[in-house]
Amino acid sequence: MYTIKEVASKMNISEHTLRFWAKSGFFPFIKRDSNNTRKFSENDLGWVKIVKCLRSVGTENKSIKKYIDLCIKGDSTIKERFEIIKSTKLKALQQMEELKKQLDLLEYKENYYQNLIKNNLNDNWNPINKIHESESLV
Amino acid sequence: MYTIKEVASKMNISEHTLRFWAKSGFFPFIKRDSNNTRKFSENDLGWVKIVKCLRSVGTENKSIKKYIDLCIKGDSTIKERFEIIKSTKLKALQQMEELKKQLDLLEYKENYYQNLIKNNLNDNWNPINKIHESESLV
DNA sequence: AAGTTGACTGATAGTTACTATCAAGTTGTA
DNA sequence: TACAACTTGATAGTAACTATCAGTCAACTT
Repeated sequence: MYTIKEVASKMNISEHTLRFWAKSGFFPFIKRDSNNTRKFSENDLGWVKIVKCLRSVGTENKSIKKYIDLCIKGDSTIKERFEIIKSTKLKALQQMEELKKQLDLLEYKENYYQNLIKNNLNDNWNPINKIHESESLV
Repeated sequence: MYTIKEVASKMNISEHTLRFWAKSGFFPFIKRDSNNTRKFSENDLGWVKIVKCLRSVGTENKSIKKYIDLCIKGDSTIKERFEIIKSTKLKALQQMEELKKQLDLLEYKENYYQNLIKNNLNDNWNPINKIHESESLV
């Protein structure tokens, strides 16, 4: 059993966010001790993990709640949950592609600047006009 | 020269966001026509591209503005810009790793559900307790 | 010529998902 | 007994959009 602080550091999520998620109904099974303190079980960590996963690929909280509710509803919703996971995976793959593109651009930029530095460019030009050119990336 | 609408569809960014970014000072070189309408040049598209890139890897708008201002300031800031791009690239690589992990989890989940469906599981159990178990992922 | 359509404008309000601040309660140690 | 270190919920604030609105202007239609 873990306190919210332990879960926060274990999962690299802020305590604030965990409380916010808890209040949003994302962790319906968490028990409290006699002091009303949340005690996360190993299973609860699983829930935190899937919520973190959905969140990190951009699923909005409303949809996460829906997924959680489907889970609670039981096996009759398995197919629906399967579809959600499939489309989420697709979305994540698209994000991966997008991220790769952005990484390419950053790499291009990195080389571009490195080259400027290496060749010790002197910079006596009008910033407004010239940067405009030199920064062109299209 | 492109209207904001054309840029929006070309770059897959909403007109709203483009105006918001423009107001934030991200595109300092955009010209207006006689009707006060923004006309994006090819170069301006380059700026949109780098802003989109920085934004999509989580750079906050305040920092993007700083980068833009460094660009405007000229070559004396090249080293600083180089460092920004380098650390942004690093951040993007970390995001890539994180995304891969989340994809693994989604794949696990996908298989898990597929298996349940394939084996035509009957589901006469208490949802609260049993899902709790079956969903465990840790 | 008058009217309608469509694209643009800035201003302002609303939304999402945190994120920070606060006062208050409990427990362990000096 | 005091105080430090945790927890709690409530509330306010923030970032970055996102939507709505009223208004301008040009081009086309009737």
